[in-house]
Amino acid sequence: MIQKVVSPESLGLTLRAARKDKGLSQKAVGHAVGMEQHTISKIEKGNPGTGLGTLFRLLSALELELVVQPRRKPSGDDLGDVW
Amino acid sequence: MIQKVVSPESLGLTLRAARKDKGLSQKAVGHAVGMEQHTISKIEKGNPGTGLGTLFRLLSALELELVVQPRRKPSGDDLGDVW
DNA sequence: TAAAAATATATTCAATAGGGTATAAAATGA
DNA sequence: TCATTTTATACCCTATTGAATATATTTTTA
Repeated sequence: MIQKVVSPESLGLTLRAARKDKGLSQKAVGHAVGMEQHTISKIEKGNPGTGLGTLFRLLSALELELVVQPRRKPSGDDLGDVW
Repeated sequence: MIQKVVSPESLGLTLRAARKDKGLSQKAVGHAVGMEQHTISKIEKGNPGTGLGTLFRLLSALELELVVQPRRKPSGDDLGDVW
């Protein structure tokens, strides 16, 4: 499961999918890294104010990593959300 | 140029490298997306409080995208910084 | 090495995060 | 359908953002 993200919204959706993949609740992942359930909720809903520190804590809980790479030209099978 | 990032610090370093690659100043990238020079500086220095909205604006200015993927086991040539 | 450009740091301010806590609303299941 | 679990909201609070602006420091280059 690899997902390109270009906005807080698409990032939120990706994180939610990853969490569900692992069968975890927001409460579970949050508490695993000392965060409140409502914080996870806001992130997944695309809150643009979410801080990087908070993001990386969540990525850690979900055993995910981030890759920064040059933006490719959108190809046919991309799902939009590109700005 | 593809970079794994696992913390605000490593993200900052990656963004700085990408900016230099393009021969742009902090002022230039910042103003390209309506951000102050000092904000770019803080991001590159690894400020954990930087918001996602701010991050994505910068990524846009640098024509970069983010990929979320499962964390691989660290291999020999990784530079640490893994938590 | 002097000037210019780039980057880091500082201050004030309005806005908002995230913790703590509570509850409403929605989804899941027995 | 009722109870349980999960997710979304809300409030208060303290801390910190990022804009605006200014200046110090560092780096580049003529």
